[in-house]
Amino acid sequence: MKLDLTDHRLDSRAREVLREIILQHIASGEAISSRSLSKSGRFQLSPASLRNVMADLEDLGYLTHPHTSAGRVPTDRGYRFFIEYLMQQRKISQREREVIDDEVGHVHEIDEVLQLASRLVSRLTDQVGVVFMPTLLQFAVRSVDFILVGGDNKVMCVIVGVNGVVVNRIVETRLSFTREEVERIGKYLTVEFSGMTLDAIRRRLIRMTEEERALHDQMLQKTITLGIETVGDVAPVEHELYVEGAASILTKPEFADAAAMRKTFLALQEKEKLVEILESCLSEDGLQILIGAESDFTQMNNFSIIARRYGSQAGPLGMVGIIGPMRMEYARMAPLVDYLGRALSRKIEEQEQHP
Amino acid sequence: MKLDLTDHRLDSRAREVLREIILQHIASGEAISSRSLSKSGRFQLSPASLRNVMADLEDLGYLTHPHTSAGRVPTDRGYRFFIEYLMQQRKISQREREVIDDEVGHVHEIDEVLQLASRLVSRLTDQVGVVFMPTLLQFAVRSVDFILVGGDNKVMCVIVGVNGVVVNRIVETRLSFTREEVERIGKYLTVEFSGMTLDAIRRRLIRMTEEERALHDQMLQKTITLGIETVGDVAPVEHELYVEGAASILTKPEFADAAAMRKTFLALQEKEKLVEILESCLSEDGLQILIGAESDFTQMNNFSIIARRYGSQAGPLGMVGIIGPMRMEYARMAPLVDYLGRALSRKIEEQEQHP
DNA sequence: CGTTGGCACTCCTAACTGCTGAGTGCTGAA
DNA sequence: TTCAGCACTCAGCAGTTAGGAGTGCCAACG
Repeated sequence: MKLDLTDHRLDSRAREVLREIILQHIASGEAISSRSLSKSGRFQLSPASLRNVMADLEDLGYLTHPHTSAGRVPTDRGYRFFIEYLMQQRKISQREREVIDDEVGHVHEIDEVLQLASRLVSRLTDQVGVVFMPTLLQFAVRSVDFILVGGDNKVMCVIVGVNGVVVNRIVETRLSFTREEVERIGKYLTVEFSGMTLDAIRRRLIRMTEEERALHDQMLQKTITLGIETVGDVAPVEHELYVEGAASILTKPEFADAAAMRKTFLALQEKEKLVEILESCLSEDGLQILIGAESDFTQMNNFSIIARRYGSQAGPLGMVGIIGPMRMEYARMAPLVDYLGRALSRKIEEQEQHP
Repeated sequence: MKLDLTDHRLDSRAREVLREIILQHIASGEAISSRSLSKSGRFQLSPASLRNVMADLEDLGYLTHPHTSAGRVPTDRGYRFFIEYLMQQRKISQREREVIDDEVGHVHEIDEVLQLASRLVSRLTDQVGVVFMPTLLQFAVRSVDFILVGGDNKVMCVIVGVNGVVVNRIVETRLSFTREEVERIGKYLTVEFSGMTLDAIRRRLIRMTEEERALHDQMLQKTITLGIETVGDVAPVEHELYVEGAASILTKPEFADAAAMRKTFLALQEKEKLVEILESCLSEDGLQILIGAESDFTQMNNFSIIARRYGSQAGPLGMVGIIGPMRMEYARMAPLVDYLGRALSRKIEEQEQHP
């Protein structure tokens, strides 16, 4: 699947032409004609000569024709080559950096990461923002605290991970507790389970219920019950996905007609598929760009995804990124997403180091 | 603005015709012709006679014509009359009741109310769900707790209202605290400020900073600082609005063309305007139905809003409801929203009584 | 041999046409 | 009061045409 790095069949002029076509297409959304290319002034060539070059690029699979009398449009492969070898990443601007730092700075709880996309998308791009957080099964715990928040059985559980990430849940337990009890249980669990993953804690708690000792020690029983109902229940949370800003793509010319619009929205609603795509990217570090059909999701034919993993050395926490039409401004979006992923990771790592 | 209750100009036959037209239109989305009305069998009249009745209804402003050779379509006024006098509310079904009770039961924290709409909308209707929560300025506090969640200055603040509603925020404070300190401060604030509103607490804290005593008592100073940074900061939170399920309206025939679709999405994005509309409903109890232009929001011309206040005797907390095309199934949606609002309020009142 | 102007060809698009069917309004008779 | 009949209106569709944008290819030119 990997493209020949150099593709010796393309001389430097052909590359320049491909690059110019893609840039123009990204800017306008239209198919690019030999004449408009010639007029752009980038080449001292007549339309006829450019037609020859374009025909070659088409033969090699970098361009297509919507129909005979239309200009050329880049293919997936064309975009891929562009991104890999022709694109000059624009530096992220001061303002963009500030906006990202600002928003990332406001994220305190893990659930809040999910809303990050929405705000950033509206402040920086007009694409669709996506944040994905896999299950917390591998989430290593630093501390557990409980607070009674109503009655004697409504308990808020606040779990802080070794990476400084905070999760909280409120549950109504079967048993009754006093303020002092839940406090004590929190301290006990923190000491006992510090460093373990939620998954391990869960299994350990369940094993403890089977031990004889638990049957007799009432306090221990209460501890285990509360632990299972709260800490043990956080882990099996679904993969969480947040998609935001979908309305923005309405303004793009490629979604001018109702059918395309509808198709797009339905595709974005299929969160399972998106989760699958993002999950498959989770194993690799660095910025990931998926173009059109590369993502293997037929309904996303005309879309590209730019995403990046975030997390710490302790392990990845999820993916952030954007989805947009294939002809998006990669040169601007790629550094943005890259910086966002790094900023999030940096923040998490800082928290890890200064507990 | 209020309609003549009886409108003596409408005899019982005209009413029946209006009712049938609206029901048919709601079901099909099409303009209703005299012939199809006659064929429906509800009336023993020829199309020609029905045309006379329909012409009368049009003169009185209950129906219109998209164009000469089209059938009749209800006007805002027609819908209003229908809802007020002609509609037979369908009883809410067992299943619907269960779904609502189930979802409401899962709401523990106030921020979670906002997501309620999204889940209910997808489980019960294909409309757009809306939840609105005004500022918490009038939120009366029962207890305040703090937990250190990283470093010595990252504090989670958990506030429980007298209505049992839970709010939590994480902030990084300027000062450093120990576990014991934040615990003590929580207990102190709970005792000191119990029953007061966030707004009052905030003002009181600020006043305290000006008192001489605070300058000398270091612990008091820490308490005030933490209080202002957390409790005092929750109140001025923006009005929060949650709109969900927008994609569902794509399937409705009235949004078949791209222009209508785009217009709709843009309207739904204008949250300030929606907030304004919902806020104006907040003063009245009971189910509220706004039809088309009644909401005074030109871009919502073709939409209706069904919403209801939720809260307790202590005061309203916000609005829940749905937005849909004018021709939505009022008979089914109205009781749904009504029950949802009541269920939410009931839950809040229960919590109020059993602290 | 690469470059270029010219020309035929393709195919999209928009505008115009006429036709059809749905639906109304009106009138006059039962 | 009801209703059949008829003239009229109008949206929507199909078919036609003209225009324009682009390409592909060829032959000539430097």
